[in-house]
Amino acid sequence: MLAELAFPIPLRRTFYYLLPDELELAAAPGLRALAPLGKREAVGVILRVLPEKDADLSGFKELKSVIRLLDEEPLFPEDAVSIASWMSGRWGSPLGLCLGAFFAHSPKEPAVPPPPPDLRLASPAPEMPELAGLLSAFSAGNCRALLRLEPERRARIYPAVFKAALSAPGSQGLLLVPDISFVAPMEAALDEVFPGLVASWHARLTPRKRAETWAGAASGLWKAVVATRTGAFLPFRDLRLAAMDNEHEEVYRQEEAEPFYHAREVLLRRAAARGSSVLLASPCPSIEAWGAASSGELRRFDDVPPAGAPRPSAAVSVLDMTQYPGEMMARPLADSLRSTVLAGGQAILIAGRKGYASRLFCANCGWMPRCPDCGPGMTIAKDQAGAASLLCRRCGRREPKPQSCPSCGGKVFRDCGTGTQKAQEAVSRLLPSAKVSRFDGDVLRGSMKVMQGELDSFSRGEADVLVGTRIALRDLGAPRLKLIAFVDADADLSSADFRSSEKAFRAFYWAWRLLGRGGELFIQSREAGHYVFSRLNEMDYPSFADDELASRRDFLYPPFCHIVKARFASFDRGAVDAAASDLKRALSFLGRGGEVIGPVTPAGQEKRKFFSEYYLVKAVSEADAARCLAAAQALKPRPGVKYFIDADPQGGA
DNA sequence: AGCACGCCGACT
DNA sequence: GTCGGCGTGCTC
Repeated sequence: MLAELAFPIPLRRTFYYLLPDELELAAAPGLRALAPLGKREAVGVILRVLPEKDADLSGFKELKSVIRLLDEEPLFPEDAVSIASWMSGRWGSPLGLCLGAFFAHSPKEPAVPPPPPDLRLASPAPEMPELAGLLSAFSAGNCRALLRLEPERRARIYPAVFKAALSAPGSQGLLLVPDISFVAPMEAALDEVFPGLVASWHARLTPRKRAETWAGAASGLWKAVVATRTGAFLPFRDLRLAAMDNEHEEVYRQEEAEPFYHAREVLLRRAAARGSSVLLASPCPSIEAWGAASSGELRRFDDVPPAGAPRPSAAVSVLDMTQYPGEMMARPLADSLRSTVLAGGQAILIAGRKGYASRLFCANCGWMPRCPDCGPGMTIAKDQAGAASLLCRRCGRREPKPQSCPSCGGKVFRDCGTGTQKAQEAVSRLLPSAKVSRFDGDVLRGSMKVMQGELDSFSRGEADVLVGTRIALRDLGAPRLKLIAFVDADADLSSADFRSSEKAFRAFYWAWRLLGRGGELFIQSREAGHYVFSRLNEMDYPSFADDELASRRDFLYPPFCHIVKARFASFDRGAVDAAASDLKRALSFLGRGGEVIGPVTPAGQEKRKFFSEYYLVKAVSEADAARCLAAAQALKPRPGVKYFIDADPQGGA
């Protein structure tokens, strides 16, 4: 008999080995095996065991033998091999690396101790009358839910859900959190209901602690583990609840190094393979999760804070900037900002990101060009000859800059787009004596300390106004915060990212919460009619998410399609064109099952000598997307052309 | 990823 | 004349 092995190395191939007689019975898919590989020995995972006649052994110099097995039984009852092959097809990393994510932290020796008896089930479940429905759904088992949950309620809700879902002896739960700083507090919260039976997992664990968490998960010792992203690959003897906090967070996506994956999808896949319960939670869930709830794959729950709890109540104003031509700050904002600061309050101004292409508008009537194909606003870009033209960052459509306004015939255009520097100057003109801090990645780049210092100084109350980009809101305190303004909301909304509306709404929502009770939130836009703004008065995320989901359906974006991006770059224009036609030929099977957008020339790459263009493939099914990805990866390389093939490209472009 | 082979520069 | 740089190629 032979064993087919995959090794954790960046190789898109597997290897056949002879199974010695004494290992034949013990060998099975999912077990690790030590085998000679080149001039060394390496540990791989058995993909299958097969008779010699089923393998194509032509062209081998030598068939080597498996040395020994490292496991007696698979560490992953969910079947790591099938999940890893799905990952490999879904995000395009080699199967061996995908399996490596599961086994990377496994100890070198076989020992998986038997589980101790689960005797320490004590501690009463917290009383949560307001969540009786949610908790009884989880008590019943196999509940897959999406929960709208505010951050300050997490430490109360998660323990209750874990307690409800994990009543069976030996059952285990996993809570993924987006950031290492959330691990300890959530671990402490879960420890209340499972004293001594909760472990943590993150990149900064000491080797000893790491081994303990890993082994305790595998043995069934831990009732719950709180983990960052890589925890999605922890071995559990019996995972019954897979939970993800702040599921909308982008850090759950691994894109820096192979294997590429999204922890949310891996978690859902694992849970499905095992029939485990799932809890995705966020105050503003991803539209992907929202879509799953709306199609019935997930049950939706809303956490209702108990009566009497303080609720945010800042006043929200969307300011139509076409009414204030040429102004950086609309009158109502300027007035409020002045009176806020003079009264001793603090304010934050969020400017559009510096360095991003700006938008064009008619100085007379405020008309702005929109992409006729797919809707979003078009930005100004220089073409290869250096002339300004209009570019849709979503689909790549290019149009000449209009000579006159199609709406009013006006011939004077201005461009807008407010960087932090411009905003800071405006504040200083308005309030010459105010102390203004700036948090701006562009200006202060290279000095994280300086940036953090500016932010801390504002948080301590030493500055009156903070001018920054959206990231400035992330973890910010402000003792006397009374006003937040998005000076240039359009900058975010016109980006190539199909998630820009979702992210913008979330930022507005976060700002509104940050203001707490009272306070004012201003949002300046030249497209005040955009649907993102229509739900802001009540901060009605569900209605916004419904609208956004409908728009994703109309324009065929996730969750209604999967995107594969193929980018070609070369000094030789002809070679890029040839690669592109290779791609189109390879994708001809797609037919009506999807669409191909492109070629798109990335902005700012109009340098004469080097050509780069990309194509976006939208496939309606996951299987089609996997075929597209495989086809794109299998393109015969053209000399001198660099290929960048990407599943689910960040930002969709 | 390892690990080897292989062909050109500065050292004992 | 050797030590050693990392480019290229292979791993059942």
